[in-house]
Amino acid sequence: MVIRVLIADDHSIVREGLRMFLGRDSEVALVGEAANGVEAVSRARELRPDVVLMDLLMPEMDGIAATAAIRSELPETEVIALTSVLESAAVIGAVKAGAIGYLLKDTQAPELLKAIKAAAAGQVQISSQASAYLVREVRTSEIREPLTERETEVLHLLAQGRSNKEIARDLHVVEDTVKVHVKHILAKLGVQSRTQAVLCAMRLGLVPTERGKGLRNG
Amino acid sequence: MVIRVLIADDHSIVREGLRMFLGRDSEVALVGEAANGVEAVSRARELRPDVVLMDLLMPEMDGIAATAAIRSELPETEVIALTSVLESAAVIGAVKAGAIGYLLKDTQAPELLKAIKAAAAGQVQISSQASAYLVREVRTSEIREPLTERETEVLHLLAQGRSNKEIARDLHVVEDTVKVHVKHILAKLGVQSRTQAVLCAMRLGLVPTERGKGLRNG
DNA sequence: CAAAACATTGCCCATAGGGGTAATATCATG
DNA sequence: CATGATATTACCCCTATGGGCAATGTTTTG
Repeated sequence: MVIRVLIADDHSIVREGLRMFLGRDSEVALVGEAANGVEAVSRARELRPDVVLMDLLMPEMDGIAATAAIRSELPETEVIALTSVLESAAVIGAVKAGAIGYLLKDTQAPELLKAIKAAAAGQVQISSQASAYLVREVRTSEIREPLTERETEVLHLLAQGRSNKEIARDLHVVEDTVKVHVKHILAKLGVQSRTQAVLCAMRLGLVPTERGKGLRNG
Repeated sequence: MVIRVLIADDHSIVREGLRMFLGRDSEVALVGEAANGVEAVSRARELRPDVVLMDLLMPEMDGIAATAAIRSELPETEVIALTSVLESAAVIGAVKAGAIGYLLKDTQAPELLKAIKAAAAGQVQISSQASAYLVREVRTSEIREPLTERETEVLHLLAQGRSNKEIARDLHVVEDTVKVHVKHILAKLGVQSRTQAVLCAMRLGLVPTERGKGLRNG
């Protein structure tokens, strides 16, 4: 039985490369392509592929959201995250969204085909580098106390370079309150300053990296 | 006369895709491939291609450095930056390094081939989105005073969440000196706090984003 | 050589930031 | 209902941070 594969990647060059890679193996058949997350979900719905090769960075809807949507709707369809960045937040996010595999785009054809076959059989096939992040995540998830809703809100504002006073104004509370939240955030993240908190948060993917959004007056 | 093209990209999938794209046109011939910057430079030296399609994010030596090296050594060889990220710092860096083109990886085959032919003829072919960054750069380059070497050094440490005291220790100077540097950095970047400076610097690409390197005790 | 830019140090001062402690109201959950 | 988590406010205290001003030696540049 051939394994039916759907490709979701916004780069036509990558899709072309994958097409060639997949063409080398008779057990695998490319049944469709998508150029963004929304398209990936609707294509998956129509085609019901066995495996989706999902890029994570895509317009409209990112690959993690698309993965979550597909996995919840089509539990038979397995998703392999195929991305160029090896990033903690991306790995954790993809796995939490239901991806069974996480491969980098520098993967060679044989290894990719092996991963597709493994995924079709429901077997986890994850790059060793990516699994290192999983180990770290699991190891630190107990240590790292989760932030409360309010603290998360404050952290987002911290990550925009706001001062305590400004945050207080934004949240319609007194500055002292903000200072308490910041204090708790620092403690939970295990850092000593708001700058470190922001860096840590970005590293852990706790805040959107928001390139281009800008500061108050950058 | 066929245009001799060298591909430099660390992703085999991308190389495969480009190989297909280039194969569609008889005026273009793929003469070599490289998987990192160092390899790109040495291959360019041997093969003396007309055009190099250069990925920017590569191990060993990044595409910008490779572009600069190739352009200084082989002025006949034109470089087209071909990357998946549309980022101000990347565009500016590539252009400053001597790239004649900047294309995104979601470029379609016809457009890519057109760009290669233009580059071989010494004509600038840059994506309109990328040129927007150039416009902004030129417009703001007069406003934004460049950081001195020392200030850049301090900024790097700021971006690691270091305090003034720690930076002073690292640089073997007195804390007061660091404070002056920080002061100047804030003024030049037009921000009010070190946290904003870090965010601004990351946004402008003034500091390596260094995901995964970690803080003192993240 | 002279001028400009730069790195460095020093000092004063006001504010922002962060640690500790504690009390109160609310809300969810056992 | 009672307990615990959360949000909020309010202190105190100390350090970190950042702005302004000035001076000196060094390097770069015109």
